[in-house]
Amino acid sequence: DPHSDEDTPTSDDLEQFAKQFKQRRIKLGFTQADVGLALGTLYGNVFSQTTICRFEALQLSFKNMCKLKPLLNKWLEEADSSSGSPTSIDKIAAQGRKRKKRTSIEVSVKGALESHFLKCPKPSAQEITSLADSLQLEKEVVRVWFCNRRQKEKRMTPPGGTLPGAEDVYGASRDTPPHHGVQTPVQ
DNA sequence: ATGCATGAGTC
DNA sequence: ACTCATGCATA
Repeated sequence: DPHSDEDTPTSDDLEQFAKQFKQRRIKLGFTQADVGLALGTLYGNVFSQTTICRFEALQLSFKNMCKLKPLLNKWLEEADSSSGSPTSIDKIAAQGRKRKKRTSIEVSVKGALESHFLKCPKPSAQEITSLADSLQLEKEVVRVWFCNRRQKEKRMTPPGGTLPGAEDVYGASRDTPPHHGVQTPVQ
């Protein structure tokens, strides 16, 4: 990379920013969807409610977080100091492709998939076929499930806690409860 | 908030 | 066929 002035934030930076961002966003009275749309009308990149949500929850890859941070930071500055800027609404033409109906996998089947994943995160095409057969699922569904499961493992906040062999060298807990001194005793 | 899905880019 | 960024649809 020829650029030496690239500002790569640390995981902590991202965590802090995400938290502040969410806080400000809510105080300013915007929804995640609002932000996603605003990013489009302001900078040309529209994002869905899903993406904003995942950003705030650190459920994206490190790289992805780094890419989105500047954008959201800009929006935050705008929204924070905007002295009455009119909100222009833009629309992008919808597409006509048919999307496959989301298949719902039963919990027991998910358990089976999960245990297989722990043994072998990257099953071969043939293994996928036989697994799909035994679970009575479409091969494609199983294949996609493994892809998504692998991707999940690469997020900043993976499901099982500490992830093996990623940029997690900080050894800290990712579950950081907001200690505000206000603790409601549950009696 | 999250599960399954798509599509572009890679290997 | 996989990874990666992303989102529709749904829990």
